[in-house]
Amino acid sequence: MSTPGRGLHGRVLDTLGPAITAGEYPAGSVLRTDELAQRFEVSRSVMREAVRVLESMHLVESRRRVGVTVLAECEWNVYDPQVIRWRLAGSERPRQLRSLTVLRSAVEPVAAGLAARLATPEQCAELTECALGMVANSRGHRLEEYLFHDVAFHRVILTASGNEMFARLGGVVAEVLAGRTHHDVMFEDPDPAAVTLHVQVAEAVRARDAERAERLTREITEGALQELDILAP
Amino acid sequence: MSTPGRGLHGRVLDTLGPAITAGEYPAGSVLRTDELAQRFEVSRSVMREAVRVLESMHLVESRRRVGVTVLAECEWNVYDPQVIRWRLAGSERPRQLRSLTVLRSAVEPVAAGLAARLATPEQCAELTECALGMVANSRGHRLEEYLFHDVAFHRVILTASGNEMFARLGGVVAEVLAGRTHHDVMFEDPDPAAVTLHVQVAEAVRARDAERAERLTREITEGALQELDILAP
DNA sequence: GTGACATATAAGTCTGACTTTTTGTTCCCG
DNA sequence: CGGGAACAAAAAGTCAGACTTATATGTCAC
Repeated sequence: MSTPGRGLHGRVLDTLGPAITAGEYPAGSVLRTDELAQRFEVSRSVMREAVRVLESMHLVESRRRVGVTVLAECEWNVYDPQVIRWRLAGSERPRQLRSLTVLRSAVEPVAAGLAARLATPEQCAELTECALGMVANSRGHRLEEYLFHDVAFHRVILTASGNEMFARLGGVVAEVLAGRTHHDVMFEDPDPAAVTLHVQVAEAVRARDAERAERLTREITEGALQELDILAP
Repeated sequence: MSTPGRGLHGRVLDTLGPAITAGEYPAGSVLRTDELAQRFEVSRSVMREAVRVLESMHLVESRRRVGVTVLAECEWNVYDPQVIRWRLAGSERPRQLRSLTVLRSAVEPVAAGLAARLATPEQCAELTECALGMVANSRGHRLEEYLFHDVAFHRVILTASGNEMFARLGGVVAEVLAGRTHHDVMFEDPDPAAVTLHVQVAEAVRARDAERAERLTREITEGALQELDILAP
């Protein structure tokens, strides 16, 4: 997905990033740039660029006379989309999915409330369109089409909130929803109750009813929490 | 703060990062690596490392035969602590502060609710200690001491939530609170009502009353929103 | 044991040559 | 006159080698 192979250093990252985020090198492990360069058969300059990127993600720290030290998980930039993707692809997937779903449960209701106040007429229209698309594909194992509209729906909500930080979570939510459809148990058609809630959120936003939009969205995200067996009120 | 001068490429970033995030180069502007290297009086290798880091933050995109293109604001990794710091230091400060405060208003109440369920006895103790520290320094222009305990309080809440993504926002909240104390209008002693709320949150967490902890924290964050004239319910 | 000093090590830096990709131009032919 | 293929130039990408610098660690005298 996104950007496969944007240069040699990117290839290195595609291997090293997932390895580190998967915990293959325990915190405190020390790597040497030269050794890594040999292992990946690239020049030191390329390897250094890769290390610099990992460093900017706070996955590693490079110190003179010591080497490249792998940092503890609590230091990582867990909001970096690249890091999120690496973790979603590895063995940490379930935990990452839980973290993200909890984050969603905090952010999306507030975003929906703001969207109800700030959404443009175009965004309102887009929203109802998405909701209708979800309804139309909610039966007959049209999972891909359903997912497409579901992702679009949440993206519009987050964008319409007018908050750049919320908007930036659109990609994350997309990956969570896609993950649920593709990897996890989702053989059956989506829950009709969830579909209805989306339609109602679209209505509430169009009606500028912030409180209602927030409450309904909270119901949606609480459903997502329950799917993952995360304790709810 | 944090890491001043971790190598030559870091110095370059200290100048180039703020410049880009401040909007000095409009989206679509094209820079050339060699020219930049000359301008900053560093070698191309160092400049390339800096560009790679900016690229990993999605601030720029490097393409052959074209150069280093500055990306649109909506592409930026606005959750990267470095990017946040750069923006808080520049002319985008007010907007960044608003975004972050809205994010806080979404995250912290949910985090407090989770903390009420999951906090360890040690964390509960720490929390009450912080709240008491806030009370003790809430009068007599002891702003720095008050800030210290305030930051610690919110950090404990976010950490005790058990969610790594929430925990990671501790630093961000710290910068927001520090910014409010140092830059903005905060000559008077803190609002007594806010102090009381913190004490009550600590009590609620200790009493494992998730709903109450969430509600009280929501009151705190709504106060923060009002301070910035962000429309509230 | 403590402090100063020496040493080895690995990252950091610079330079210059070469490769590769991409874009824009030119030129030929339909 | 238009479209497509060949060409040329530009900028990033890659590599190899030499050199610098910081620093952890070990050594020795006191």
